[in-house]
Amino acid sequence: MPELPEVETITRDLRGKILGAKILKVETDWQKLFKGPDFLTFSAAVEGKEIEGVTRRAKNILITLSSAETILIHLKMTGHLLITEDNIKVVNGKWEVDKESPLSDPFNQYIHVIWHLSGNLKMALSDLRKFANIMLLDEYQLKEKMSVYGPEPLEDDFSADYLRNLLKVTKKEIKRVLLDQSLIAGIGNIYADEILFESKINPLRAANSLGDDEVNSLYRNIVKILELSLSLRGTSISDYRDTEGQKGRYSDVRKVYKREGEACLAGCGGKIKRIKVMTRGTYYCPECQK
DNA sequence: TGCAGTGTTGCTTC
DNA sequence: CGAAGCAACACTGC
Repeated sequence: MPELPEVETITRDLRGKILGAKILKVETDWQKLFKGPDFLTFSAAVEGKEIEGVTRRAKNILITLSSAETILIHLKMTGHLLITEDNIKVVNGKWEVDKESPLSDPFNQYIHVIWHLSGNLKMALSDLRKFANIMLLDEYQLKEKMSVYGPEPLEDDFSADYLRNLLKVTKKEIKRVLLDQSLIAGIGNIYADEILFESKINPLRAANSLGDDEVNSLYRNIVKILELSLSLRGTSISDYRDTEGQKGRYSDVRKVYKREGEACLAGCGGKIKRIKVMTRGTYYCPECQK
């Protein structure tokens, strides 16, 4: 799924494209994506409302409406949000992205929800695995739902001090800590591995075993890797695409993720190994990550 | 054919 | 009781 850099890229793009637009109509062929309220209630509540804000918290996209309610979209593993004027057609009862359109990548062809917006715009949710979640929350519910997340790693409340204090009180494997959204929001499986490689820390190390230098290095690399990926519009090793259906370029510069058996790019002579941490495929160099 | 998969949740087990 | 394990969600690609 999209992690922080991908979700942030999408959020920024959406802000430039749909802010101020009015939602005219919502259609779906998979009502189960709507996790509360149900689709009929959702569409009745949002139709006619104007989009007043688009923000991100953790891996959630938050679209605030003139009714003061907020549409929450979590893309999970394979969700895409596409913005288009007229490149989506119904073919044999299914939505299809026009073959001539820049959106026409095969991974964009799993459209299950369309928001028809003013200005002849459409926002489409394409999701191969149909794991995405769409919700509509009032201010209180939104606050509740967002209260479970730790600090945003690219905001001021995430500091080296915060990280040091966090790590010293747990002996959990460091990769588990990085993936725990209640401790730090937005890091997922790819960036956890990339951050640990850049910090030369073994993913299995107990969090409270890291020295000050290692914690400082980890802190710097969390910020550095996420910002680098953001500048390259995210990672498209698998299906990720932005709101115009285009790939991110961090995939080209990644060092370890999905590089099992390849030579370590730190030049230590080691070979990238794949293990499991928390059931997630984990890539690291046993030679230089200690 | 079989398994892994950029995520999260909720149930079960220890 | 908290932590960890694991299926579930649904489907494609290797």
